[in-house]
Amino acid sequence: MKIVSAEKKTVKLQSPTMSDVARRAGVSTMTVSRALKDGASIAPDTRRKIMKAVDDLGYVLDLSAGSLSSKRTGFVAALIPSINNSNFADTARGLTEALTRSGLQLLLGYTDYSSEREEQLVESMLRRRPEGVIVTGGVHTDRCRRMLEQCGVPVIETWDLPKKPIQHVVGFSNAEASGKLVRYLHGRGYRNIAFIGGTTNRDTRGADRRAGYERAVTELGLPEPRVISFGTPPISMKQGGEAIVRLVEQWPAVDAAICVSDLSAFGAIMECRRRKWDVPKRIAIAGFGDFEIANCCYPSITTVGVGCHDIGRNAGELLMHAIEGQRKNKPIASETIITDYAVIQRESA
Amino acid sequence: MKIVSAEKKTVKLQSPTMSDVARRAGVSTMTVSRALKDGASIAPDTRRKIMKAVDDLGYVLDLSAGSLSSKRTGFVAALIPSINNSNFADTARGLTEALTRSGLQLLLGYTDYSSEREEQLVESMLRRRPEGVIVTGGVHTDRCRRMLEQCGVPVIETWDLPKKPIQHVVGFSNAEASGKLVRYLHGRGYRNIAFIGGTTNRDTRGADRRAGYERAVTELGLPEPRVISFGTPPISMKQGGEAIVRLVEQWPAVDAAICVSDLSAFGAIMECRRRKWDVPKRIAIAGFGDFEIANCCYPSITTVGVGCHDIGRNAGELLMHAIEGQRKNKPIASETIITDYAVIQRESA
DNA sequence: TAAATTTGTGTTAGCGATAACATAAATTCA
DNA sequence: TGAATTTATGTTATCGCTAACACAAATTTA
Repeated sequence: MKIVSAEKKTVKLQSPTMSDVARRAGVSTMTVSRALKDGASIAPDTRRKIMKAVDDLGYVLDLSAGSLSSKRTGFVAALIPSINNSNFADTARGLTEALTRSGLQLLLGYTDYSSEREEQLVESMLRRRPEGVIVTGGVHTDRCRRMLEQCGVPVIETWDLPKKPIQHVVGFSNAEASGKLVRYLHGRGYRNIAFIGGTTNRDTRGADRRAGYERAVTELGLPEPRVISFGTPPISMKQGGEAIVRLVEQWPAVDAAICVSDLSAFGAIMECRRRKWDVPKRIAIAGFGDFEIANCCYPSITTVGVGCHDIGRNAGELLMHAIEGQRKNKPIASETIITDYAVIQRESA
Repeated sequence: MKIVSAEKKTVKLQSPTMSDVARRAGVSTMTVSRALKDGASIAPDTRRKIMKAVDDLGYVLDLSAGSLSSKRTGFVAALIPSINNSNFADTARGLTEALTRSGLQLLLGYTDYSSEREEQLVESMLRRRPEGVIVTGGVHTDRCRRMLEQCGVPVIETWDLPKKPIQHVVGFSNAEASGKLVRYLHGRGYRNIAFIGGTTNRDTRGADRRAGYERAVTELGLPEPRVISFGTPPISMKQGGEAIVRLVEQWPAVDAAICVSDLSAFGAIMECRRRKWDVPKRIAIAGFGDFEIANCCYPSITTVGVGCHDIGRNAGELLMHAIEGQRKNKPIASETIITDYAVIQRESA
């Protein structure tokens, strides 16, 4: 690492305010304010003068001042477990698309799959007065839940179907989706199905998937559930590889494994190929989430597609609708949107 | 997709303000303000009373009002090309870690590799008055550059070494790193080296890598550069697979390929395995970035590790330092931190 | 023990914008 | 052509908080 320093530069001390612009353009601040947002009636000439002054001074509108007065901050807070996860990234993208259309900005935070960090983030987000909040999952600390209930703006829980929703929900049952995958594998003739996931319930959606797996295995009368738990979520690719080895050593009869996500499934598959264990002949491997990698990997990964982007888009649209209701002072009823998922058959199972 | 609506709930109309808390606790708002931030002198008893009132009312501090008065918004804007990219996600994580320590929040935006979107984002970020700005790369629209120069807060460009930096820089030369990879392959005996990248210069770092590749190939006196351009950046895994096929068909003599990132390298490798082309015997494949996948894939991917996390951490620390200087009204000199990179030898090349 | 300092709290005056109302000029209508 | 309406702008009063100053009471110092 090398560090190079340059000579000092002079630095502007104070950025110009709307008054500066107003003075320079020879109008009142109110006229400047109007000129800077569209839809207000301004004489073309005046607007031109103002724009010139704005340009000359390098003025940039100060939203924090504006929103104090207008009571509109123009942003929405969204919390996702991890940014480095294409499933949640897709959801965030869907959200952004929906919200941008109505001029709202998305303020993204990531919780690292930790409820405590979620609580902290919710608080620091609420301090900036978002016009809506979107969280991932339906499990929160008590204080976090209370804050969300009392915050006075629309709240959406996603990626899950909480038993007792805070308000709106856009998601699906991870347990059922996982059960569907078990039944799919059963239909393909696999009888000795294992599950690879995290050691804690920190990733509650992961835990739900495991629960769904266990229930389905029991319902189908298959051999008792075989669960390999590995590290704290999110389980990495590498851990998927280590887990599959342990699984095969511990229960050689296992003929199929469901991984808590495509990332661990990928790691598992790569490790199998390294060891010349044929996938799916020696052992079938399925993932969850339909990440980009699932379709590109060889063998491609059988998985559950959950419409991440749609979750985001639906949540975004619902939220916009709710925010509008809020603004007109007639809040909409709590809605639960159950999104579709489907097992995607590929080469690995 | 299924939609379920619940009965309406009553909604709070107006959230409590600091005055409400003050009244309830029998103190002035100033005392409440002090109680809610640490470091101020408050009688333990008073603080307890206030905290009780805060709790009773469900009060949450309003930062946008506070920062208007204190001139400190407590956040920093960071722009990255894509959130769904573990390289940039790592940088963001490094940033977050460094900034959190000094109580700053990170406001993340993603540009989708578009300068126009970067310009928009910079403007909407600056409207919220961040205390610092971090952008990816050194190429911006004119207006964007002007805004960054005039914004009056520290600015850091990352992931690149711009010829004419705006202010601070934390990065490395993508061209040189790419050249190093060419020389590594040359050292391993490969003589017919190709490059797989995007069709446009939209991803300027990708374009720099190609330029570095071309220069190195020429300098080494190797056969003329073979470049397969494929789609608009970011090149997906799938496109990497399609590109390698075109490459081998077009120039069968090629014995090694450098991909603009590990993601396309991965796609290429998977496609090779699908077609039973041995990697690296039939063709060696190298990536760029040292993504998680590079180490987990089979064969594992030879790549250039660029210390994404360090870029973030260094940028975060430099920014904090610069912000402190700014606050004390003695701005620090412009710094350029050149971060290390290294070719990581693995199985694929 | 008087002076100097620290601690805890209150008062006042903005921060930079916009909502709401007011008003003069320009336009449309009857 | 006078009344009704629209358009373009200005004035005033906040929005919710904190900086800066003030000051009495408690504590430390000399």
